[in-house]
Parts: sequence; C-alpha cells; structure tokens
Amino acid sequence: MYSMRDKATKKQMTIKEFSELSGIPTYTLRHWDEYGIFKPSYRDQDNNYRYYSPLQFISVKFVSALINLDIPLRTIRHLTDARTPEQISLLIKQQGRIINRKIQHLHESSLLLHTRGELIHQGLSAQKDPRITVRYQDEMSYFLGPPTEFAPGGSFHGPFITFCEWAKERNLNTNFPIGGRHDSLETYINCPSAPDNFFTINPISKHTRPAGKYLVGYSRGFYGVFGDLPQQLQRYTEEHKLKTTGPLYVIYLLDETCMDDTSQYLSQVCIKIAD
Amino acid sequence: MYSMRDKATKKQMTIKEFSELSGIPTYTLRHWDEYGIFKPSYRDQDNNYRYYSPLQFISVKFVSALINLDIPLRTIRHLTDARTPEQISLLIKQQGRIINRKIQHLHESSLLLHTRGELIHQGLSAQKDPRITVRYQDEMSYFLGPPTEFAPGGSFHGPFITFCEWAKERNLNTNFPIGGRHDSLETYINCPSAPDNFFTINPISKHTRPAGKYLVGYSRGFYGVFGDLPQQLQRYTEEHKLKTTGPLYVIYLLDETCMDDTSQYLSQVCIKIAD
DNA sequence: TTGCTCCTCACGTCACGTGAGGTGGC
DNA sequence: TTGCTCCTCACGTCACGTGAGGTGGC
Repeated sequence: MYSMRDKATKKQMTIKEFSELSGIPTYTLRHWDEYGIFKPSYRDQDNNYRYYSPLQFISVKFVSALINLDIPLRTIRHLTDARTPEQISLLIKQQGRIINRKIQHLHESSLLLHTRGELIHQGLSAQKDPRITVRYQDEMSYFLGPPTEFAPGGSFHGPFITFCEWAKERNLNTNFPIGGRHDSLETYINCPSAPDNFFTINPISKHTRPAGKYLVGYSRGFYGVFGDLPQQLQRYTEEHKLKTTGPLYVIYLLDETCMDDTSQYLSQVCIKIAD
Repeated sequence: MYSMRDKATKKQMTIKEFSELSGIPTYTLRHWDEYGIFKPSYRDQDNNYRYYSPLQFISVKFVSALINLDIPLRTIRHLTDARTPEQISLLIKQQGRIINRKIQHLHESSLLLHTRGELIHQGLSAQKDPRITVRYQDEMSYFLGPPTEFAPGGSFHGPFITFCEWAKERNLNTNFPIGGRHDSLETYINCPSAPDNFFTINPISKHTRPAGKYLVGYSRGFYGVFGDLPQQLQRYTEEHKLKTTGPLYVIYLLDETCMDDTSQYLSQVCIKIAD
C-alpha cells in the first residue's frame, strides 16, 4: 500500500512548483485561494506558506476549465461551497449549450474577417486595374433587402436605416459588408446613389450573384459619389458593343473600416455581360 | 441625386437611436468616443450632444467585431489613428489565425465538459447498481502514460507527478480525467493503489479500451482507498467462474470536481471478460 | 551570509457599468 | 410645466497583474 495522504511532508508542493506543473501563475493561485474557490491542501501555521498536493492537479484543472468558459468566480465559489454531482452535471449541460453558441459566434466572426479581408484584397489589387474593365468575377452570396423607397428630394439615410432594421429583425449579422443593387445599368446611370435594394454579403446565404464575365468599374469617393463613372460605363458599353444583363452591384472595397480619407473610398460597380 | 451628408439635420441619430439600431449600449458608445476609437459624426457645440450618421452603422459594426475578437482597445485606437488597407488586411490575417486557435480551444473545452458530464452521469446511475456486476461498457479512448515506477515504501505522488509532466510535455490537455491502469486483475489485487500506468481519457486518442462485457466494481473512498473491493472481485470471479483478460482500469466517476466529502468519492474498476 | 522563495498589502489595469446631479428639447 | 433624453463626473466591478517591503529556508 502507498500512502495517499502525506500532508506537510516533502510530497506537498510549494506554490511555485505547483504553478509550474499546472501552468497557472502564482498570483492567480493566491487570488483563487483568497477568493475561496481553490485552496492549498495545507497551510503552514508558522509562516503561512501554501502547500499543494499533487492530486490537486486534477481539481485545479477543472476549476481552470470552468474559468476558461467565462463562468464567473462567484458562480464557481457558490458551487464549491455545496457541491453535488447533480449540480455539476446541470452546470455542465448549461455550459455545453453556451459553449456551442460561442463556437458558432466565433465561426461567424471568422467568416466576417475573411469576407472583409477579401474585399480589401480586391480593393488593393484593383488599383492596378483600369477604371473600367471586363473581367471574370467569382460567385458572391448575399442577402437581398426589400425594395428601397427613395422619396423624391428625400435623403439616402431613411432607406438605409430601413434596411438595417430589416436585417436586424431577421437576425442577420450586420457586421458583414453592405452594398447597393440596381435593377439594371440604366437605373444606375439615371440615379447612381439610389439603389433599388440594399444587400449584405454573407457566405451562408443561398442567394448568389453568379460567377462569370462582368463589366467592372471602379470609383474613388465618399458613399454615393461616383463622379462620371456612370457616363463612362455607358460610353464603354456602346464603344465595345456590350450587352449587359441582370442587376448591377455596388460594393465598397475600401471604406471607413480601413481608411480615414473619405474621398479615397474605393467602390466597385459590376454587371454581368450577356452571352 | 440624394444628399449623402446631412450633418446636424434630422437625419442624424441621437445616441439612443443609434444605440438601439446597432445594439451597442449608450455608455459603451460614450466610452468608445472618450477613448477615441469611435466618435459620433457630429457634436453639437452648444450642449455637447452626440449625433451619429446612419452610415456609421457600418464602421461601428466593424469596431464591435474587432472588440468581439478580444483585440485590445489600445490596438484598435492605434489602427484608427493611421489606418491603411494594408494594415487592416494584416490585422485580419493575424486575427484569423488567433480565432481559429480559439475555436479549437473551445472545441476541446466542449469535449472536456462532455467527458466529465458522462463520468458523473455514470457515477449517479451506478448508485443503483450492485457493488460488483457484469455489464456492457462502451469504447473509451485514452492516452496511456509510461510505466509507473513505484519505489518500495515511496509515495503515490512521485509517479503521479511524473505522469503529469509526461502529459504536459506532449501538450495533452490535462483537463481531461485521469485514471490508473493495472496490467491484470492480479496486479490490482496485489497492489490496488499502485497502477502500472496512468492514463488520461481523451476522445481524440486512437488508443482505446474496446467495447464489450466487463466485470465492473464500484467503491467509495478517497483516491487509492478501495476497502475490500479487490478481495470481493476475486471471490466474484471464482464464484461465477469468470475469466478476465487484458488490463484493469480504475476511473473516478465522482471526485473532487463534484463533491466535497472525500470519503464519498466513487471509483469504478473494470476489466474485460474473456469470451 | 547569500540568494532564492515565500508572504501580505496596496495599488494598477481593462472595458465596461452605475448612479448622482444637472441641463436641454418638445 | 412635465417627462424624457442628454450631458459630465466619479466611483464600482471583475479577474487578474505588479510592485514594495519584509520574512523564512537551505
């Protein structure tokens, strides 16, 4: 038989030894002790030294796992006071659900960063492109908002807010980039800063802009400022005898998320070319 | 054309309106303003009222996304000061890696909670079982530690610490439950508190205890305290003419993670029955 | 004796959160 | 005028983290 309890002997570990074995800083161990959620197995009466048993390795790991899951110390202390297997089992089930929601959320954030990163990447490489060009565009998934209602003489903001509220009601993650969609090249040329719909780019949507050959134009300027791009696009289609089809998409590749100078925001306008 | 800039008009939103649209509390918006990472587009000179433009919905969402990823406000302010697409692109790439590590980590925590929950569940239902029984056991994955070296007259702790260090070197997640393994029923009966190996339960390991019919015994008591269970097991095999095979596993179903009373810890001992 | 570890106590940090006390807009 | 919103300022909170100043063990 081997002794399982050798209190206050050489088999107890000092706070530093225990800290190194468990990977938990000494000040955190002291904090947990003081707070009452994890105490050393033995306290020297003379000098107040803390001594930890190697078996506490198991329980400290469980405590640190709970803290890693953002369970407040208060809750853990509450449990520590009068712990029962049933209570811990319940806590584990609750936390299982919370953790899954967190993973879901992180996945979305990851997707969002990737989507933003892609736009910026396109924006940076577009600086070498001509102002207007014909190029292959990948498929893009998006959620299409309701038709906008721009009142004559009204502002841009009303319809935009309406879209934000629409997205909020549907629990769409509005962290994703937002763009404007026009029914055709003509409606864009007539009224470039009043899209017929707003949309939000989101890889999880089934609604897509198909891959294919697109007429693509770039423009620098604040939101809704397109300079003479509409006229240039019209001239380009006439000169090259292009026939466009389907809606026209306006996306901001470089915007306030990555630059200060509002006059240098970079928008991309694109519309599919008919076969 | 629609005006994109209607500063200080009805189209600007008050802090409360903007808070409700964006889902960010007013005090947090004030904090971000004061800290310098997200300022209202217009500040009334007379009464210091904050007015937000609906288009700020886009940038505030990006800021909140960065904060959600635990990027310090200091870093965000640093970026806000002199933002370039290249810098943001770099930040996005870095954070992408960090976020993937976090997701990985949460997956592990989720697995850990599930594993712990399963043991507790088994522990609770075992209270209805007889002390010794023959039952079907599911497969269990585990990492097997090196052979223990219990010195005669030495303590339990040394080999246990050796195992913890071994696991740490291999970057095994030591939050997972730890058990003891004996080479055979005989070695357990001879020396029940000195297992031949320690192991840590972990669903990702390829090493498994196969599913099948097991001789299972339960015992209450502190770590390494088995009472007369070894003798009872021996008598049981003789009476029922059972032949056991392979190693014997000792697992604590209910331990310090879920109870206070050390004398009530519940261990499970099991060994496969030969066909 | 020296260098290391341990202790307590007090204060700092970070990103909010709260509450008091006062002003402004319809 | 009333009720609502806005403002600032100061202080609280949470879980560490740091640093000073002092003691203990080999």
